[in-house]
Amino acid sequence: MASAQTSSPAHPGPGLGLRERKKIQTRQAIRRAAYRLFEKQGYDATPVDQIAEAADVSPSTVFRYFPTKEDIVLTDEYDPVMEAAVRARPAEESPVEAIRHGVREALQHIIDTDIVELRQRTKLVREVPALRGRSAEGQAESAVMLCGVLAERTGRPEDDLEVRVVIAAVLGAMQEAMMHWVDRGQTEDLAGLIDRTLDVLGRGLTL
Amino acid sequence: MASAQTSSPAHPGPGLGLRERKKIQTRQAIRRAAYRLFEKQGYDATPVDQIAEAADVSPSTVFRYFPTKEDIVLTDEYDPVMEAAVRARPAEESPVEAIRHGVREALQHIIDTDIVELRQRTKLVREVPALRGRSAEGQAESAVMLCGVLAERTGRPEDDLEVRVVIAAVLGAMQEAMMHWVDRGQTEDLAGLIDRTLDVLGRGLTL
DNA sequence: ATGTCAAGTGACAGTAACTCTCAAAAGGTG
DNA sequence: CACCTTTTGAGAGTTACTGTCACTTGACAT
Repeated sequence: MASAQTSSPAHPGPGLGLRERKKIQTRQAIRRAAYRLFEKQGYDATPVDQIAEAADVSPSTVFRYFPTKEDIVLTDEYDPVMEAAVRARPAEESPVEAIRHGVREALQHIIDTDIVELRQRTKLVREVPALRGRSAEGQAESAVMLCGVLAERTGRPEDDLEVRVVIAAVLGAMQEAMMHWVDRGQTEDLAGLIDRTLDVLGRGLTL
Repeated sequence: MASAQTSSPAHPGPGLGLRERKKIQTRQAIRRAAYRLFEKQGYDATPVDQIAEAADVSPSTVFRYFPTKEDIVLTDEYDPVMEAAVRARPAEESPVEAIRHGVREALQHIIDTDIVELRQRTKLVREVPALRGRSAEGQAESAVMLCGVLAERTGRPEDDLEVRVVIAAVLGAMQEAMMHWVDRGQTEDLAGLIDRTLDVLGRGLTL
């Protein structure tokens, strides 16, 4: 029971005020409680009220942090990471390769830092229809972002049909790799699977 | 006002009993009422109760015909058409080409018979997030079906990663073509757009 | 025709995911 | 310590659904 946060009110340790720290704590508490309950009794069988109780906050607060129950599972910050990684690729690289490498790097980063959550989340997405649908929505947002990047690199317009198809194919392939991964108990090498799927695209869908 | 359905109770005209005919009528009535209201005041702003009232049935009945509000828009019978079309392709044809042609034929058939509904539906799917998500779900079902067909043709297992990627890419490309189509006011040639997207895939995502 | 059975319908009650509003509590600041 | 802003919880309301049950209405045999 040693005091973690002591009296000194002058400067909050990590540059964040108490308020901000509490927000992060609450967010985590809700998430953790939710994941634990989902694990134990399933997503659909877990009402938000119960999550609130387990996280020791009011239901209103849960909805303040996560606009929908689905968001408790799906909210992430991967897009900026991916965008940065793709933009950081050398300009000489072909656009498709840039995306390929950028996306792979971003995923590798996630694997290295967040593998536990990635596993739980991917499993839930695979199993719960409502989450699958919502996840596709999120993917569409990533697609818009990547279309922007690819459009810049190629000088094509953002809403160019071909650009969109390239992005949709790449993201779809990655998604398939992830689903395959959970189907096999998340034992295989995810990055390797992703390479296999992207190879199929590079070969023009040859089998 | 010549009597359409007269007394003869022996054999119902089109092979369907009165019961079946009424069911179809009710289904159509609900759908039409819904589309009309969605058009006028938007999807989210239209409660199911109002649709029920407009279609002159009880809310319970609406849910009996369509398990969710989204299904009123999204329920279709395209999958069997697509499956049949793909299976009908000659065995010598490369699997990817078979899917390409089958899917295109199916779509052409839909365009020829149902273009009005296709337009309304696609527009709604584009605009309403809830429908986008649910539609992606439906696409996943089509994907499972097509994976089965492609697996048969290639002798690969149904859950083969490469097979899944091929299907995901093709369906994703078609989806992009459709979205592009509505974005441009549904004036361009849809089949032509689809060809362009599938060409991108065949070229290995070359731009 | 008519009685019987099965299918379809509507009224009603209940659950759960949100949404909105407002007052109390807690953090930040001079 | 007093003041102001942000965050929280309580409560009421909406809407998409689910389940039950009694009632109606086609179907079909007699």
